[in-house]
Amino acid sequence: MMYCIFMYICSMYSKELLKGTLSVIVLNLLAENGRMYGYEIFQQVKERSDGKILLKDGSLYPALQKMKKDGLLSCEETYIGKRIRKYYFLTPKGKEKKVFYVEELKDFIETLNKVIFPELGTI
Amino acid sequence: MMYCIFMYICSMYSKELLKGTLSVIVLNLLAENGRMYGYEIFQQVKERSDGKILLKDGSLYPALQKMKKDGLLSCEETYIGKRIRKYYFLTPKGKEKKVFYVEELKDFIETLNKVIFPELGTI
DNA sequence: AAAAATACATAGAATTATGATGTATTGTAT
DNA sequence: ATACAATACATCATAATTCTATGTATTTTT
Repeated sequence: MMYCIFMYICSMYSKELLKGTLSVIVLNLLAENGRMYGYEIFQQVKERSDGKILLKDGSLYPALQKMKKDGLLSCEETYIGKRIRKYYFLTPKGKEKKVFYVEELKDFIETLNKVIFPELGTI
Repeated sequence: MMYCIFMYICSMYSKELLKGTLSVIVLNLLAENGRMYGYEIFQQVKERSDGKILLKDGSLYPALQKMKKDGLLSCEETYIGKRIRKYYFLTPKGKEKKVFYVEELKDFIETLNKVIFPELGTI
């Protein structure tokens, strides 16, 4: 009885830092790529972050389901051989929210920089 | 029976974005200023963020207490007239943690930029 | 005299990622 | 061929942290 262990290697960051950013990350990736399935999202985030952000499946799948429930995502199931694959893509509402969340995050990061590194001036 | 209402005006950001950053903000400010009391921290964060981050007292005071409990902060009580004021300052352990947390946050923000705005290249 | 600002506090609720657990298929190296 | 790693989904209790809603009380400003 073998179950996947590699996904449990922690991302190098304190768990709380990711809070509030997971959905932005996902919405943004979907906006770029059109349609993606869960595992693909995991891989792309890993790749782009140089292995520093490793989404946990216990976080990612529930997050996808919640965003679907909230009307931000739609989903199409396909089979690759016998293996199921659920492709997610943004709804119109999801596209709106994506823009809003990304702007918000951008602004927040700028503000955070001002608060923590004020000596750097506005970047 | 008048109780302070202005502190409850929300920071403009989704509540979750601040998670994980509150303690970094506080530790960093204390490292810069030596000793500060809660309300002073609230004001300085408000000022530096142009009013965009308004720490809630229900968040700040428990956070200060927790950091004290964790050995990151020490505290000295003084009276200004009849009004109590609790000055907090970093312990040696707190100074270490401050460096670590700030580095971690810096790196996380960089990584987040790579994941969400990869077209910008490394900043 | 009233209102706003200063200064602290606590407790229950809400949010959300995590850890632990589970099933099952497919590709690869020995 | 057979173990192992990787692919692909899922659920649920727990932990961690901030928020909301309260509360007390003093000082300054209008």
